[in-house]
Amino acid sequence: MPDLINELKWRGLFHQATDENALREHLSQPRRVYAGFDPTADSLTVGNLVPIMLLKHFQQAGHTPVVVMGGGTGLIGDPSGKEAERQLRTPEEIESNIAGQRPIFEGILSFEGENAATIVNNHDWLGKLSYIEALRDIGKHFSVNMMIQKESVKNRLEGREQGISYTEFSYMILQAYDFLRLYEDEQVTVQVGGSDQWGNIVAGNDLIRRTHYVSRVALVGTTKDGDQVEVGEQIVTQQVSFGLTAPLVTKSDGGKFGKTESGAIWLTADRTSPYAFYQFWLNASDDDAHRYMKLFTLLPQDEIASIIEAHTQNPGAREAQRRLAQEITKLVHGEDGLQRAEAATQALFSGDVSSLDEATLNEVFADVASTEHSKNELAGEGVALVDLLPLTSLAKSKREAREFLSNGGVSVNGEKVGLEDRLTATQLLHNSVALLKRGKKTWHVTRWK
RNA sequence: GGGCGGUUGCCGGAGUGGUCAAACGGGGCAGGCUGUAAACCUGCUGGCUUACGCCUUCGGGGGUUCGAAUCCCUCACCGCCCA
Repeated sequence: MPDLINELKWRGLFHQATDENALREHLSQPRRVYAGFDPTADSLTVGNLVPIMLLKHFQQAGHTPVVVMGGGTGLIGDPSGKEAERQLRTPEEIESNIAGQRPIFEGILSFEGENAATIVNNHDWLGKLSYIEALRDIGKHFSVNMMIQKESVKNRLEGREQGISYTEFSYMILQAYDFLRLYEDEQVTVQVGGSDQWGNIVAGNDLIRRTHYVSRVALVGTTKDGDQVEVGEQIVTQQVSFGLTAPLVTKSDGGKFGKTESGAIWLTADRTSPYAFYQFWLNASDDDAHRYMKLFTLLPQDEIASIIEAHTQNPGAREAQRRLAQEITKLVHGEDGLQRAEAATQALFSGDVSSLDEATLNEVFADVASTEHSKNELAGEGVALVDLLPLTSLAKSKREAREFLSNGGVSVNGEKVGLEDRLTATQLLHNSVALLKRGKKTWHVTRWK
């Protein structure tokens, strides 16, 4: 078995671990490892890809991933990394969010074979936990002194801008209990997550240590006569659970990873189309592309090295971005999704949209903003583009439309148009569609009936 | 409850009676260069208008004035200080 920890380090997926050497030893045999996911939305974003990749690498190394959906903890709300108290979500919301996230894991992890992944919901045990029981069995192992030292809690206590409710303050205890339950019931011994989860992970680790494997070892001394006598005792705890975190993913320009002007990049097609997803990675800067290949693809080290080498030789070819986009899109959206994304990219950037057949055209532009119009308007001279543009998503006003047109920033069906141009019936593709583009990348479909 | 200060365009922030659609910066958009990049350069960034120009905006409402983002009254909200 190759050394997983070294692999993770090389990839930039290793931030810190509890007792690294012991963990390395521990992982020489197949183990069960978990990561938790918050059902705050009905999908996950590229930021969540990090813990998923961790699970994926563990699985490839022969370990068994366990995905924990926070059906219970989601009802409470993790204060980590949050400046303000969270809005509580209803059980129904949580339930449907879990349903929305599930397919993401099913697509990326393997659910077959010896070390098939499993998905569990922590509501299964947290929901049954009684308050008295929780306070006696779990709470007793936590010191408030320690809890208020925790980063996420401390900020909220010291800031005074925003307090923290007892509910969120208790969150750590619930996640710690998760680890204990999984440890006892599912033989899970390792928890992984992003670096923001370190506090919660360590809390779980502590809880397991305090409730397990405490043994007494005699300290033996030798008298001057050479006799061995017991001189004292030591309580020895044998740590058998571990935590490992990945660093926060950053962008080389200092911006926030995974966010674009148009919002977050999601992992499901209903929120971010495979095309937009593919484009997100394709537009990575050179440095980022190199790092992302290590972080988010499963390509082996030597292959990544040679891609980086080729890309450095000839950065204009953007080999790294292309492979990056291909690999991740395939991982998240499957072979199908990748093909759709590449077909759309080809059509949209060659500019030659007029040659597309109707089915492909509909496919490619399925996710693009569109408006419907009456074909009557196109009769005779047709409609002036200055008047049409404000009706679409491309221009907010006629004045703006005029500006774009006179700048040469607008094209119809791939042809540049100017201020005086009009749209007539003869220009429609397949007798029903005109594709407008503003700038380099912004498209709008007008459908005429 | 009292005192003081504030609320301006997407954001920050000037502007204290006409010369204000409102400086400057950021962001955004378009064009150029390029690698669907970065950096850089140019233009635009309330609406209508080919244009002259017109209309609507400076927390809400009311007033003073020939004329108000600017003065007065009032309401709302925010900040700081005192109780």
